[in-house]
Amino acid sequence: MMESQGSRKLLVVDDDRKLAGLIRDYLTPMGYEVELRHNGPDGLAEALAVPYEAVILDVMMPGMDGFAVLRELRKKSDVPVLMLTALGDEADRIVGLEIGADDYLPKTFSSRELLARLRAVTRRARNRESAEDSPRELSAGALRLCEETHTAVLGHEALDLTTLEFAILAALLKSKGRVKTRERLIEEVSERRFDIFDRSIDVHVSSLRRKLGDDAKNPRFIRTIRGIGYTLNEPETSEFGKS
Amino acid sequence: MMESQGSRKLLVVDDDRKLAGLIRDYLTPMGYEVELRHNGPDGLAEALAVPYEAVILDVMMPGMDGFAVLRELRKKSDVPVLMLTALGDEADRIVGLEIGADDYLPKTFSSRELLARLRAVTRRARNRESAEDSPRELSAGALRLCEETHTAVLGHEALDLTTLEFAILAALLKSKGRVKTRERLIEEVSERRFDIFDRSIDVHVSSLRRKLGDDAKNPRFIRTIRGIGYTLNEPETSEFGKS
DNA sequence: CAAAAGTGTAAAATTCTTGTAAAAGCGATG
DNA sequence: CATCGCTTTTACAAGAATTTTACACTTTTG
Repeated sequence: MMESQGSRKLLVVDDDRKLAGLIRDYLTPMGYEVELRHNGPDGLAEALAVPYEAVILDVMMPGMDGFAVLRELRKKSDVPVLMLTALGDEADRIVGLEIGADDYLPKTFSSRELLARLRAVTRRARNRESAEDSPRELSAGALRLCEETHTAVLGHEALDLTTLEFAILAALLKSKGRVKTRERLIEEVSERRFDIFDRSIDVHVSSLRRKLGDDAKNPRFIRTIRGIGYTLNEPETSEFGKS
Repeated sequence: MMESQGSRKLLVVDDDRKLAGLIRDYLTPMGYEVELRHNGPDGLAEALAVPYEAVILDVMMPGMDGFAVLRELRKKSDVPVLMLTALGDEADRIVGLEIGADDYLPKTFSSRELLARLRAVTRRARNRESAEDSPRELSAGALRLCEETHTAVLGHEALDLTTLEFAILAALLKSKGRVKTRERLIEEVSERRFDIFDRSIDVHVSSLRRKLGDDAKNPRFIRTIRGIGYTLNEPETSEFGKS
């Protein structure tokens, strides 16, 4: 619910067009872009050609079955793979996990289960990738944020920030010095809501500044770039180029 | 090469006396003390009677086969077990791993392979032990959990927690300070149950808080991170940055 | 310099989230 | 198959966070 990704592209490989369509119908409104393939070779080619966030792969397919696809796929790619298996077919599941599937999904899945497993799989994949460089410490001067603990500290005082305030501050800290447009901030911060006025960002920045003891006119932290957006500089450095 | 153990005792259970003898002949000069048994019941009894470093167990045996032995053995013992299977019999191998074998060994093994797998298996077992029963004390302030005994104590009172309440509390304690999303908690707490609403976590947390004498508004233990999930801090520390 | 456009912020309006009681569901057990 | 304890769902009030609105103020522009 809190995750913010750009692509969100999924590939479903299943010869059962009805089921594949069903999956797409459910996931599209959830913000996924779902591509379908209806046989092993096509699915494999597509999975190798395009960087998908995850692949949902049916085990039982005529010709090249899911295991064969997975085996080939794994020679080249680490994309998360969810296997579709008949309910309760434990053997399938085990073989699948053995050759590198990330999870399995019974064919009688509920929409909620599908979504949850998908999220779990992609989250694990992300952690796998950025296992080490994630505990990155976000800081600027006396201000320090930790995403893991969701803590913000200014000097020795803990700051009591709302979810969005925290997210905005984190986004600014992550690209310290560079300017973020309001649009960009909205995108990064609140997943999928292009339906809100840019101005609401201003309001959040405003209260953020209040909590930071910051002054819009003469900012220690968040500086307004008129006509563009906001930026955050390392405090000492930013005193430099004053008007 | 680096290993230094006192015992180094192995048990080989195989009705094929020639093969069993071969194994012993190879492993004895490598510093192992190898005991042989030639049928299921004898092997099982021996494995339960003496603390071996590992057991090599043939699948195909008249009477009580290897799987049956393993199943019984696993009720009492965590000794590392290497199954001897016909070459390429993936099904056997999977079933074996399912019921708790640590690895399998094709009957056409090379001496080097035998030794390598044996070492791998015993090393894993050692790690497993030190990782698991490293008596990791789960505690925060006056609250203490012990997973082994499934006990929760607050101050001098024992707490009567349900399975899930206990699991949630343990999960929070295990990553003290870090935020856990509801999704994450569901995953950690009820393995492979992706089909429940986030909100049921809230309900468990609610009753957990009641039992802990905790207050959602001003928590001593479980703190809500709005929009994200829950977290548990060391009590003293958490009193710090209150608004 | 006046108009236009951009920004800061308080306060109102709206939407979301959470806590919790109570109902419903689900397994185990006798 | 009735019962019991646990888990999940439901429902809703209370409260918090977010968005919108409104307006003062500032900067840019012609």
